Amino acid sequence: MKRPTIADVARQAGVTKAAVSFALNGQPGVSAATRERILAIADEVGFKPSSAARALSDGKSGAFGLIIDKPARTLGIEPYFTQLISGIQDELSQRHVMLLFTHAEDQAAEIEMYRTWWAQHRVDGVFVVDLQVRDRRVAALEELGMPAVVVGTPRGAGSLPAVWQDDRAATAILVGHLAGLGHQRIARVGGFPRYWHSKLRTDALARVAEAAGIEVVSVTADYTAEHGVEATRALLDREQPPTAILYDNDVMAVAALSAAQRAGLAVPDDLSIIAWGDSALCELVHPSVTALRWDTVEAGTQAARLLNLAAEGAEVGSYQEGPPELMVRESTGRWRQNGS
Amino acid sequence: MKRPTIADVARQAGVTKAAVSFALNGQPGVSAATRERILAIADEVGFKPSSAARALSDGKSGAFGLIIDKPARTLGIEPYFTQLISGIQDELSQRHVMLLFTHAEDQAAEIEMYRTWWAQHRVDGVFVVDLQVRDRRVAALEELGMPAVVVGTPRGAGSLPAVWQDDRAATAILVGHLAGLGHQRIARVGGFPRYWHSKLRTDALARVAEAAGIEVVSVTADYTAEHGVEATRALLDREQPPTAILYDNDVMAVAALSAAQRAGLAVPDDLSIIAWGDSALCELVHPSVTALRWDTVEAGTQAARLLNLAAEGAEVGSYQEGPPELMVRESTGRWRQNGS
DNA sequence: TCGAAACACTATACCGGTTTAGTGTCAACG
DNA sequence: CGTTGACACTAAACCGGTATAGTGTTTCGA
Repeated sequence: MKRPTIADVARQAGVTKAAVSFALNGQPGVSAATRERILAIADEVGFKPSSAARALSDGKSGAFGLIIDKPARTLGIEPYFTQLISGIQDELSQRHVMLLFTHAEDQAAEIEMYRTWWAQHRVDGVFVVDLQVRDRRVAALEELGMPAVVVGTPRGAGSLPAVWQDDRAATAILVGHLAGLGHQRIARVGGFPRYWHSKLRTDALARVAEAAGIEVVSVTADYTAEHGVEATRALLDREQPPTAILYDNDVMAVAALSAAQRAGLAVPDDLSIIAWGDSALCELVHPSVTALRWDTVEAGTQAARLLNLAAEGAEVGSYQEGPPELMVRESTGRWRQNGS
Repeated sequence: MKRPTIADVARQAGVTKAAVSFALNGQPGVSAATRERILAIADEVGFKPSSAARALSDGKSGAFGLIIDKPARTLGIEPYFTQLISGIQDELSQRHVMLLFTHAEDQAAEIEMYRTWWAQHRVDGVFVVDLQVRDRRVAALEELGMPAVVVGTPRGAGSLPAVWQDDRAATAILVGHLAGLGHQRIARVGGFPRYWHSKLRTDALARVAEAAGIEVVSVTADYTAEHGVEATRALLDREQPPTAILYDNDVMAVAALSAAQRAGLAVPDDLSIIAWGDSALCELVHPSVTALRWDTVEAGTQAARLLNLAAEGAEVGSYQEGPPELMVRESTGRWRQNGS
């Protein structure tokens, strides 16, 4: 099946390509009657402008990119990215912009991909996730002059606009909940401190807990189930084990829950568990896991909105996400001082 | 930062655009010395051919598409698609082909997106998933003459090549496992029969169970946790409840496990649970869930390989996935006839 | 009634590649 | 010595849009 071009439409309408272009793009230069006739013909033959030709002509590709630098196979269970992508699509599909999605082995490969994309005019801009403390991507993007939006943290984004969360407020909600249940010694299993979001949350927890007079210890893990379990075991083996543990994602929280049960601990009677980031997973397990729910879909939508503006050359500021909601479930309970 | 074009390279090398094109694409027409000089200059200035110009010229976009017609926000926990995409990327990135990923509200919207993509030369082909018994996408794609590969079922794919599983063999593995544990009455919570993969699995189970002299009942659900729990309740309320239940995905299996525990049932002593499709989720919960593991990443890679061939105009056949592996865990056990 | 402006449209350059036809140089061969 | 052919390269057309300059007709005002 041959795909009709603008020349085909022009021939049928008895006008030139330019007239068709004017009619389709709402430009002045054609009469209302002619415009309607052209539109009808274009619709009838199913004409859609070639994205390649348009891109070549106006220099815009009509696509944005998103690269994740983890191997996607370990990423299956994390709902974060799927939700983020969903939100991005909600906004992009309205504007008929496409999303190029891929993953890279490491940051160097990711930057190389940015260079290629930009040189090839493949994308008009990119979403940057998982910003690290010593992140070379931001500088690379700034050097390229490539529109970009950072998702997840306000720090380290340089001149790039960001969509970010208020970790301090969120932490206050969590600590308030646990303090209200009588917990005095809590722990956190976070991501590696090389990630800005991990570092910021660690700092926030330290501050908030200190203000509340609560003892806190933070350890790090790599977001996988195995690491989560291992970190938990180490925490519980301490002389003064925590009575509640906060996990930086749902997978570690659920894995730790399972491990605690196997070890004969009752949740929440012996140990309270809480997850930063909600998902169906938290609801599914028994007992269900108390979690902080962020509107990740909305974050994606806002990121897409910002990137659209940035790609159009506008000066854009950052966007702060709305506060999270604490989904109180069965895994957090009152601390009863049976033991010590 | 200006992005160098082929004309810039040509000027620096003191040759024409054509010579540069020949040199870069390994075509004859330039001497070895000139070729080397051109390549060096191109490399030095960081020249990458504009994908738009190339697409316009040779009619190939250098991208494939994948549309999922479920809202992505309900899809976060399912590892299937992330793994599939991972496998696809493994193959595509080697060939410098991009993946356009999006979701559509329904099949009509999906078909409309295909039409648009094809008319716009956005993609050179698409991956089709979740084939339905009365699926209009296959006919639409055939009519468009758009290269496509169906993932998941050999039936209903029409003239399109497919990557598919041997449901019969897989079912035999499952039934063999359960029969070996003494189960005589098993149930299956499958997807809706309008999906080919659901229908085929239902048929396969009926046949295999009959041959093994085992009683079987299949009910349908929508793959969500809620439906899985509901279907389970209905099955257990029967006069002759099944002693083992097979779920069509991990989410339903895990949700049912949780629900059974809440209802005071012991797994696997009172009920065995098994999932079609493995994931970290199955390992994380307590007791861990026995599951059939498919190499979904490999399926994605093979699908990408087929689509590459199809897009180049080759006649391609289908590819049958390797057999699955049964991951025997804690949720299946010997049936003890305490009750009846 | 004439000139100017507004309008509707055409002709054409242009984006950055690929590809085909064409040109000039040189070596080989009868 | 003249023809042929291979070689290395140039010139230009082409892909399918958008944008700009230009042209012919109508309308309006003085």
